[in-house]
Amino acid sequence: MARTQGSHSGITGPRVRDAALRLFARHGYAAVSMRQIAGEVGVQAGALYNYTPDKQSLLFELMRGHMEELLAAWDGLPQEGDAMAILEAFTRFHIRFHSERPDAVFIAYMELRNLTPGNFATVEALRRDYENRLEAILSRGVAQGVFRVPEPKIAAMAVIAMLTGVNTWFRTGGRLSLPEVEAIYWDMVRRAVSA
Amino acid sequence: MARTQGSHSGITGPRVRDAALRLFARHGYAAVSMRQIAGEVGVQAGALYNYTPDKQSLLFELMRGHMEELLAAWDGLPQEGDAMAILEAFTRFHIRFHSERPDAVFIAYMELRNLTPGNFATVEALRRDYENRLEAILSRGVAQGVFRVPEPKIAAMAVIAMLTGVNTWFRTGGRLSLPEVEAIYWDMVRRAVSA
DNA sequence: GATTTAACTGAACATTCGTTCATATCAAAG
DNA sequence: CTTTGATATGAACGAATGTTCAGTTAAATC
Repeated sequence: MARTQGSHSGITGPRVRDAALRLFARHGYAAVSMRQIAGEVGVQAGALYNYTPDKQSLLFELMRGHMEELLAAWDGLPQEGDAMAILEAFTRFHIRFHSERPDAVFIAYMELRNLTPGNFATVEALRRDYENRLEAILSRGVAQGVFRVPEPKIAAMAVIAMLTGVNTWFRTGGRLSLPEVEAIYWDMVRRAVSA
Repeated sequence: MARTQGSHSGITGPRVRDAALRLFARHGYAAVSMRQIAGEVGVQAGALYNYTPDKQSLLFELMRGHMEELLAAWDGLPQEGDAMAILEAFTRFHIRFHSERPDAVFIAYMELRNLTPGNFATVEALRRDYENRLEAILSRGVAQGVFRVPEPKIAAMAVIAMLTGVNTWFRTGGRLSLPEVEAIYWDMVRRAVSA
């Protein structure tokens, strides 16, 4: 029995990626089998290979796609005002973007070691790109006298770590709304780097 | 052929834990086989079961041991001065303690999902204990008028995330010494929460 | 209605997995 | 020297792994 109902082209592909994303985030790449992913999609394991050449590519494409979305989303925002205004925009953007895709964020941070060396280098370069965006903002602010940080690179790492940490506890529908969380974190970021 | 040279009691056990720690950190719990661990120790896989009832216990004991060491080390420090002084001590302690055991820290953060529910609850409770230590410091500082943070619990999570992030980039022998890193981070933490 | 083709099945492949256990070896105790 | 007990081997277990592929089905095309 094959193709049990209707044409699935263009619909099974996304479903495979969705299932892989959720399962990888929940149990980890190495702990998830192709048969589990297939089971979530409602298909046999062999059918997955119509949508990915192998398991490694499935992971890599999820991570690469996430990082490229992240960069494109930030680069797509208008950057108006001084360094302070842009840093606030970055802070709020980072929290919002990451809180909307907890599974992809989780995978992008936790599964780096399960990438082949070549794939790792690609994803790592994208991550560095993103970190450099923030570092540039901080450096510009220092030059303008708006910020005072001794090491912009380190401050960038510190801010990103702090903001990404929101994902470990924030749940939509909890006590605090996302705008409230943004305000609290922006207050801390601003005070931490202000001149 | 068995016990090929001398008595190994009391020495193989730690070597098993050391190998498991390094391998779990490098490749992830699910991606490491008992045979790999045994190979690192220079022993056959079956021999590991003289030192752990199973693979899961090996992971759990590593994580529990790390968290209990962390709590004991902090609780063992003298807490003198006002909330500001204690927060500085906490900041420097956290950076130093974590930078000294990158593998254990990595595992404690990344392998939570590979614990059985019961083991997870135990480790999670220890983590919450640690977070509560910092939250108490912040709350005390707010009461004393030294700090100004709207949500001590969230501020505690933010500070811990920021400080633990040091492990992602810091390497001994790099451009910055550990005391320099401590100073940079303490400066950011202080400004982020000061009244 | 016949033909084509994308989509999927189900079985099979060689490996590897965690774990168990009968057996062998060596250090220490008597 | 003999006995004992801890320590390790090496083979074996059933189960699960990623991946391949010939064959089957049903939708789309003519």
